[in-house]
Amino acid sequence: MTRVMVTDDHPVVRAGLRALLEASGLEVVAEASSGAEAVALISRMPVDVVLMDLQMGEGIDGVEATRLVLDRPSPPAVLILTTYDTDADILRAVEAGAAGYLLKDAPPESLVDAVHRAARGETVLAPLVAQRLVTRMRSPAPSLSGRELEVLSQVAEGASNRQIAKRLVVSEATVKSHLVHVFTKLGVDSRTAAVAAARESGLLR
Amino acid sequence: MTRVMVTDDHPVVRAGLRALLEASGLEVVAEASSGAEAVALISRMPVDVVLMDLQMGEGIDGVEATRLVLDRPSPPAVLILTTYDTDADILRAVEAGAAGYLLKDAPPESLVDAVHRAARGETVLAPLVAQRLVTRMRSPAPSLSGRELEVLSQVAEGASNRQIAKRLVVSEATVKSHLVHVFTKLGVDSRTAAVAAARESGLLR
DNA sequence: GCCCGCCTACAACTTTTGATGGATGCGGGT
DNA sequence: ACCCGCATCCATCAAAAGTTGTAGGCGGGC
Repeated sequence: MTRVMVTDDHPVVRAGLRALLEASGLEVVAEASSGAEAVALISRMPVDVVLMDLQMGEGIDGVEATRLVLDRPSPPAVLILTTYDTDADILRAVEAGAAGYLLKDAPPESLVDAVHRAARGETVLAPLVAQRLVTRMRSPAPSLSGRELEVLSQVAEGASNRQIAKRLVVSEATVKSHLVHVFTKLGVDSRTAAVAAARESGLLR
Repeated sequence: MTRVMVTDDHPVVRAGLRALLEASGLEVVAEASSGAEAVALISRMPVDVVLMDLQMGEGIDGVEATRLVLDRPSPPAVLILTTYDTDADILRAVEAGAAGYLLKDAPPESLVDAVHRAARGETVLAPLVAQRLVTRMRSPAPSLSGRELEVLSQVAEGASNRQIAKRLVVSEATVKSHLVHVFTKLGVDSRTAAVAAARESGLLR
């Protein structure tokens, strides 16, 4: 019997997953409402497959939780189950070792099927997700440095260079430098175009 | 007995709602996976409360479906159940006559409670939502003219004033004029801040 | 008819942003 | 130890963007 744990901060989703999975003969042995709770539970009870939501409010995010779960001895398979296919975290999740990536609008059968496959050690990706993965491999998402991303997100919130400089405690010239690098990496030549491009490629939400 | 219909394009969510509601003695007599389906079903079966998701992929959106459902003779109460409290559609939904607005991360009890209240004809808003409603009433969403919005959305896509002027076949000076008006209405003083503010208040997708 | 909001347009001026080129320091690899 | 790449930082100058004020034509509402 495959033992499943569901991790999601929405009670409704947890109940839905439990209902769908148990209707197909799978055994939901635990529910966690946060990444932290998932990690804590996993060390105290044997589980074969973990269904993990990516966007969870407080604390550890889904990717980090995935990493922690897979860090223990004889880890379960972790299936990411999320709402968005545009998410930039797809890559991070797969890199973290997730056994699969499903969308919440998936039909119940494919959900159940995915759990079974994961339990057998297979990798399972939603078609849409797989597609995005390969397109992103072809035109790799330019990786911004920590500082660059920090600056860019402030820009996205409408801050001026002067404001950003003040907040980050650097000179305005420095902020401009970071921006120039961002522009080059994204292939644009203005701050507004930069946030548009970053949004497009999921670097910015 | 209160008869409930759940409308959501995610099977998982539908199953979750059904499970939670039925565990509390409510009767889920129908499920719809789209706004159109909800409208079609409602005319053929008596229902007391409709739980309606706002963001549904194809076709009619939640607000429109709400309007249509409430248009029939002796309509059910419509409870909006959605993921985001930032949603600009909150206002539209309430205007459309929704009996309440809940967030998907609500605890099961408050969900069940809300359905009962709605069935009794009461209005029920999640605290967070109520808060946003009043703040938005206090500072009403500034309405942009057609041209202003047109310019602003090009800005949001990263276009320069020159490019916008070319595309809209007007002079650059005109574009600047429109932008000045947008800035005043939104209470900001830069294009990036304008798109941030417009996003915040839902003027821009 | 008259007022008002919208779209259009221009000029002149200030501020912000972007371009260019160069400097420092840290960490990885050989 | 040395070099290289990269993130970080800075200054100067040119180019957009934003400010202010003004104005004609056009449509709808009173």
